[in-house]
Amino acid sequence: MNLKQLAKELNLSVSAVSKALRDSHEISQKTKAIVLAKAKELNYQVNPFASSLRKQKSKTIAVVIPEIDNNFFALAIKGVETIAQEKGYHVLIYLTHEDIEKEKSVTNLLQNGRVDGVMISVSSQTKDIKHLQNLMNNDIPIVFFDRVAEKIDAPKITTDDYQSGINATEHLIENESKKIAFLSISDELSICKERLRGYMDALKKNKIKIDESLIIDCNQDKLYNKKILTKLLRKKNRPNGIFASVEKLALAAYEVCHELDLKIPEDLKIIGFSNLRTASLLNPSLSTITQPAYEIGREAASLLFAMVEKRGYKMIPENTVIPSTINARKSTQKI
Amino acid sequence: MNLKQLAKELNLSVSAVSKALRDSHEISQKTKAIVLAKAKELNYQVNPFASSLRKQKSKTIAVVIPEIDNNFFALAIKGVETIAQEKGYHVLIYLTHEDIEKEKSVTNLLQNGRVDGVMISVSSQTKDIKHLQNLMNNDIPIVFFDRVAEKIDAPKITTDDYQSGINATEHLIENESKKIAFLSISDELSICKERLRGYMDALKKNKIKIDESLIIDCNQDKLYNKKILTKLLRKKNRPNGIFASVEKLALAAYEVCHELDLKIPEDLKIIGFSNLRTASLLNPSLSTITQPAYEIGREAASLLFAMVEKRGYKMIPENTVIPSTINARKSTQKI
DNA sequence: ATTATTTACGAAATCGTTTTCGTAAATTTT
DNA sequence: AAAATTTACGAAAACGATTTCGTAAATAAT
Repeated sequence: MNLKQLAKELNLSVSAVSKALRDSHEISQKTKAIVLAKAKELNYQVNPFASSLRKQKSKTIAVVIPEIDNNFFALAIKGVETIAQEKGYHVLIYLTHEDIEKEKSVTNLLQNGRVDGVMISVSSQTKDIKHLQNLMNNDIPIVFFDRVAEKIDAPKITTDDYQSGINATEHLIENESKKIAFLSISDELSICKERLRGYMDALKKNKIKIDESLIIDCNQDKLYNKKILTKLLRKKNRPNGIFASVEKLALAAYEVCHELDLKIPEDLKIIGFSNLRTASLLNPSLSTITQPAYEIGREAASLLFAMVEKRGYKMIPENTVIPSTINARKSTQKI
Repeated sequence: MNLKQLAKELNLSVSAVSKALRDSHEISQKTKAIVLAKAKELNYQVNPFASSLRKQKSKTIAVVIPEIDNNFFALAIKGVETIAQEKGYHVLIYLTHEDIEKEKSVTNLLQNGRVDGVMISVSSQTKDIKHLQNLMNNDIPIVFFDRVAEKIDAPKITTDDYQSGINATEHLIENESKKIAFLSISDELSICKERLRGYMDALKKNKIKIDESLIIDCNQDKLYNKKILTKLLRKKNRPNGIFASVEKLALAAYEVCHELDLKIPEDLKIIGFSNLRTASLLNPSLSTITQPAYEIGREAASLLFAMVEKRGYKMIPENTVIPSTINARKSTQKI
């Protein structure tokens, strides 16, 4: 069922029907009513490709993320999808698996107008940003969320990574853990750099000397991370606190502690960024910095739609910061 | 940059260029090489809407799921996305939030050819299936995964819910828990019904009388579930085992036990379907039936692509079953 | 050398909408 | 009542690719 057939049924021209369906003022109320009724009766639906081709709008956005089996991104997508459904947009998902090459090939794919805009949280390998700049140059609006490319002049939705870094670190200090290791997942990642900066400034403020050997470079390889953490925690002068910059590192630390029979929080206190629903059920319950993932997704999507619909009017790229909350639990309790 | 401009640059006709790019035998090798080179130089990309409009193919599939902040679905999507990327397909995500009305409106949207096929895991409210039948009638291939609509004649990818139900129940029995409550999330849901059937058959086989009052109807409301579980576990003749048909109910049971100071596994043993990465870190570690979520996603996607690309050849809708694994941990340990 | 076939390309129709422009008829203005 | 305007619609040109069909030229077959 297409416009032509519908028009024939109605003894009207294709253009009249099209206008009637789009509620144009050129068509009389009476005719509109007839057209609408017939369209409903015959279950007419506009062909999205014909429409997009003509209008040069796809009513679709892309969400590009490094991984999805991670409650933060899952919740962010939920936020995005909610707004998209409200606004009548469709959401394409692309996973980069933390791989810069995949990220490049995905962003390249998106140059052809398939989407009206892109939301992205960059991979941990993303240093070179030409592919992102290309998208912008192609006039495709971008919004960054969580993991941003600082150098690109586009809106960014994040949490207060720096302040949260301070808070987490000071929380450990207040609970009498002063030899604190910082577990980093990448030294390119905006979030990691900010959280680390917060960690360092909190130490400085509390007159604790920064020990470079306590800043641990982890990566995407779970086994490697556990190995390096095992090594760290077997030292006799091991830290008595751990600040994990991302969830998976907090969990790796837990696993290693279980394996080495280290007691949390007696031997070691742990706090980490995390959106785990099970944080309070862990053994022991895990103190977390919880990001407002859902809200970040919603906010980023709202902003992107605003940009898409006001294309031309260059928007001032603003950075939105939604604070995280700290949830103190057993894993950081004072003895 | 479009075909017309590219053709002009090359002093060739639009049709010749189009054919060259699609590697048609009608075009000489020499010309193809020239065209390809120029296309690359000018970064030509086909317009997806024009192409889809003409070819009546979108190279896009939809994944419709009830929720995403649940490791099972997150992993399934990861599987889908991996296959999609390999095959050059795009993935649209739609969340129904367990709401049949949203499910209907989404499937209705998908009738217009926007996607070549649909993967769906139905909502827990889905009883009426007309909207799904409509999609089929519209010649849009469907694959069900995990939560299927039994009555619809389309391929289904599931795990061995019935056998897993037996296994979980017998695992509890073997560990000397014989008064077992079954926590159901919906009595419409295929997975729930199968798991319950396994539970009942396992009880029968072990000569344990089925007590209807131990089959607990939970729902999507977390507070309601906790209330009903609290009531159950406060009874003096409370069960000494719980089989949670879905992850969130296992977690609700944990929370209630913590609140009521019931010791797991001493007072109560718990096993549940779950894809939690943190199952082994819980207090106590949770025995789980773990579904092969990633594989289910991959399998469902592969099947869907096969159907999409062989449209016309009606495929015999086959049911694929990928077994779950049981992971015995502390929460079901014999005392 | 003539005919038949293949090769390599171009013209034009097509996919289904949207939108611009043109124009009778109806209405309003003077 | 004539002129000006508004209303309500239709014809046709986009949007950008794909595909069918037609045809010169080149090659092969007889």
